[in-house]
Amino acid sequence: MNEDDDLGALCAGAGRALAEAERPVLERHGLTMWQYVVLSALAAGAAPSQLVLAQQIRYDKTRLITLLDALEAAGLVAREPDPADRRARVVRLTTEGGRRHAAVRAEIREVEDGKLAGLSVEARRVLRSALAHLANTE
Amino acid sequence: MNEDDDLGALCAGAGRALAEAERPVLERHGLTMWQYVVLSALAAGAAPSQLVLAQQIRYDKTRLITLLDALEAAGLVAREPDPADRRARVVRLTTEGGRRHAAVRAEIREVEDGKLAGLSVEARRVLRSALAHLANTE
DNA sequence: CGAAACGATACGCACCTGCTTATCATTTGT
DNA sequence: ACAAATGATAAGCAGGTGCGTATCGTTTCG
Repeated sequence: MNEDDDLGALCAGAGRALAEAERPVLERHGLTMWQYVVLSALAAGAAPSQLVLAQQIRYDKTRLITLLDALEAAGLVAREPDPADRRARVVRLTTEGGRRHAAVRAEIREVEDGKLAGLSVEARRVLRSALAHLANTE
Repeated sequence: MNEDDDLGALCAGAGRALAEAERPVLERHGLTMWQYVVLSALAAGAAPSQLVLAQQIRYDKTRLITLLDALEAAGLVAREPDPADRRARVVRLTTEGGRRHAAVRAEIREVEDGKLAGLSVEARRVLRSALAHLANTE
């Protein structure tokens, strides 16, 4: 992977390398990548509806249902009807879900830090900032 | 996409945003993302065999065949038996393939530069360097 | 009130993916 | 020289993805 490749190729390469390195962590905790994505999204705050959650994480709304079924069966998330709109189901982390997410996230951070070894603190800051900028430039 | 998300999520977000922005360019030139990836790989030098090419771009070797079929039919790449090992086929860009790749790459660079607007020259350099570092940390 | 919109859910489709198996020509190692 | 390994190719399979359709309960609005 060369430094003067297309930016898209570089992002894909870095993302793939990270995903590969993180897969063992997820497997050890019995989570798929998408399940972890859901937990991460909910850790930032409960989702007002499954539809909103699907849009947040860019996952197909009809497939999200079975994904949530599994997480609910595992006791990591809870679906509760929104009292203000009983069509919608509010999705939130259970206590156990919060614990599990925090544990996995901590290990993932360790893996990331390992991959970032060799980069200055300033370079890491710029990297995160630039990636967030790219991701938000719609 | 928040700056303190997981690095993997940030890479995925940035990559997705770039891919979305670049898709119109590829469509206008009648190329798929994978076809462009092949042209890019070959622009750096002919592939000694299809197997090596598949590994370089991390694409399934059995699917690469139909991908190359299309590119060959479009006159963008050429497959020639390796004189040193007649089992292998050397894959290289045709003149037209080189032209097409250069044209598409130029447009993609423009799109990327647009997305990078707001980032200093130094930040862009650090970004590329850090992504390449991540992608190569196996 | 009654029609239209909306959220959750189920189901099926078309496509893409990595993987496996099998065949054939060619090369390599003993 | 002959068996094993290798590269290209074809074909098929299981899993994943986005998308469209249909149903059902609930909400909104004229």
